[in-house]
This record gives sequence, C-alpha cells and structure tokens, in this order.
Amino acid sequence: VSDLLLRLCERGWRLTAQRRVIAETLTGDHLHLTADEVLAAARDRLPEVGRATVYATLRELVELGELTEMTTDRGAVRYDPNVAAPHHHLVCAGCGEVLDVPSELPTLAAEHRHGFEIDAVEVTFRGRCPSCREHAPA
Amino acid sequence: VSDLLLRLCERGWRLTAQRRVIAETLTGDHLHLTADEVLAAARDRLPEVGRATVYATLRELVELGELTEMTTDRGAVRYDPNVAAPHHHLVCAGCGEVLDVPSELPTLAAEHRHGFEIDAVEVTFRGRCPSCREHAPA
DNA sequence: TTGAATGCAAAGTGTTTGCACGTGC
DNA sequence: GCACGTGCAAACACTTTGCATTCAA
Repeated sequence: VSDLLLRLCERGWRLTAQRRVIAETLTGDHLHLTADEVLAAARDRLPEVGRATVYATLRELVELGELTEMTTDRGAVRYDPNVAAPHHHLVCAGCGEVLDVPSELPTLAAEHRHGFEIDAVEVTFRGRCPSCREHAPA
Repeated sequence: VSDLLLRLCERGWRLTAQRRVIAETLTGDHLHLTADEVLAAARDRLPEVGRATVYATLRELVELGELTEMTTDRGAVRYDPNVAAPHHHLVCAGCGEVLDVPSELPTLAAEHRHGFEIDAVEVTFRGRCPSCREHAPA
C-alpha cells in the first residue's frame, strides 16, 4: 500500500496485477532502477510480467510526472521515483552506483534563456566512489 | 588547420585521412553532433569513412579529454568539442536543439561528497524553444 | 461489454566487436 | 616493418511495435 500506488488510484489509474507490482517495485526514495531491474524485481513477485508492459508502464509514469528518467552515461535509462525532493545525482564512473545529494537547483538567467520555457533541470556529478578508487586507482 | 587538430598532432596523435576529416568536422564551439552526424559530415569530404572508425575516434577523443559526451534524452549520444569554457546545456524537448549557456558549474559540498572524487559536472536545462511552443503549445 | 492492458516475438536504434586488409611513422 | 588504424558485417544492448488474447471497470 504505497504512496505512489495511492496517488495513482486517486487519479483513476487502471489497476492490474502487473501494474500494482511494478508500482510497488518503484516505491522508495533513493531508487535508480533500470527497466530491466524493474522487470526482474516485478517478476520476483509475479512471474508473468512482460518486458513490454514494464516499458509501457514506466513511460506512462514518466508522463504522469511520478517518475523522472535519468540517463547516467551509456546504456540503460534509470528511473527515479523521488519527484518530491529536488536533488542532484552523484554517479560513480567505475561501478555505476547512483547517490542522491540534496541541493538547490540552479536557475537560468532570463538573458540566457533564449526564449525557452524551462521544464526541468538535471545536475549530475560524475566521479569515482571510494571503493572503485581503491580497486583501480586513476 | 584547426586548433583541435594542432593540439592532437602535438600530442603525437597518429594522423590518417579519416581522422583528420573527423577532427575537422568536430572543430567549432557550439557543436553537439551525434556519431551519425559526424559520420555523414565526414563522408561529405571523404566518402570512404567507416562507421566503426568514427565511433573509435570519438571514443579516443573523449579519453583524451578533447570531447565531452552528452546524453540529451533518449537515443544517440552527442559530442561537444567545447571543453575549454565551462557551460550548461539548454535542450528543447520538441526539436532536440541544444544551446550552450555560459555559467558557473555548481560544486558539491564535502559533506555530501560521500568520499567520491569528482571528475565532472553536467547541468542540463530542459524545456521548449519558442518555435516548438508555437507549433505545439503545451 | 468494451476499451484498455498484456505477453510474446519481431523489428528498430545506436553502439561495439572480430577480423582481414591497409598505412603512417 | 610493424603496430596501429580501417572498413565491413555481424553481434549486441536497450527499447519500441504489431497483434491476438485477457481483464478491470
């Protein structure tokens, strides 16, 4: 009975077993799962979940504003359910670990806005975590 | 005879016709080309350039620090040759246009660094450019 | 009942790799 | 001359799509 699920039900979200399991998988504040990780976790609880369903559901949750996509470096997109608290990301180039760091989001001075309407700001710090530095020093 | 090419030669970069054409394609300060765009531009000048060569060269230039990768949203990685002047990116969700905006890069307070060694910071503003807003208002 | 969600497999993209050939230094 | 760069095509990883079936409301 997660917050996310409650919010979705209130908004008239059509609830199926698969969608419930996927939403539950995405409940938490410091998750940065790939679609495949969501699929695997969902299948742990309900084996008959299809890959296409996971992708479709993730896309829908992004459109509903309940999830933000983050493109770490190369490869799979990660999904972040923490849409309430503004934060940056700290990504390890070695192991790919992603940490949230609290912070204020930068703003863009009107003179540099080029007439754009700004929807979102994404800040990513890249580096190496202590354990990766130890195993493969730069 | 671009700056980039000069710098690479000074560093003992092995120079072939293909690599020269690719480096020339990447000369400029507000370019954000995808690998395919680099390939197309390079082939305009030298038809027999292979896709694999472009990818290999781009990767090498990133490792040499002459190019930074930017993952706009979905799909292809873009390559930014402007490694001298710190700047943010302003990306249009409609047409995909990327603009550079001058700015200071945020820093991460030591208390939030989790022991990481920070190599890079990436700031991306997402929104809609004037012309996309006009053609498909939100 | 009915339109929406699902599973599967095939197709699509963007990128990497294996290997024989060619070439700058 | 020899290590390194190259082109091609096949392999890969991630995501989307087409379509017949199932199911929530």
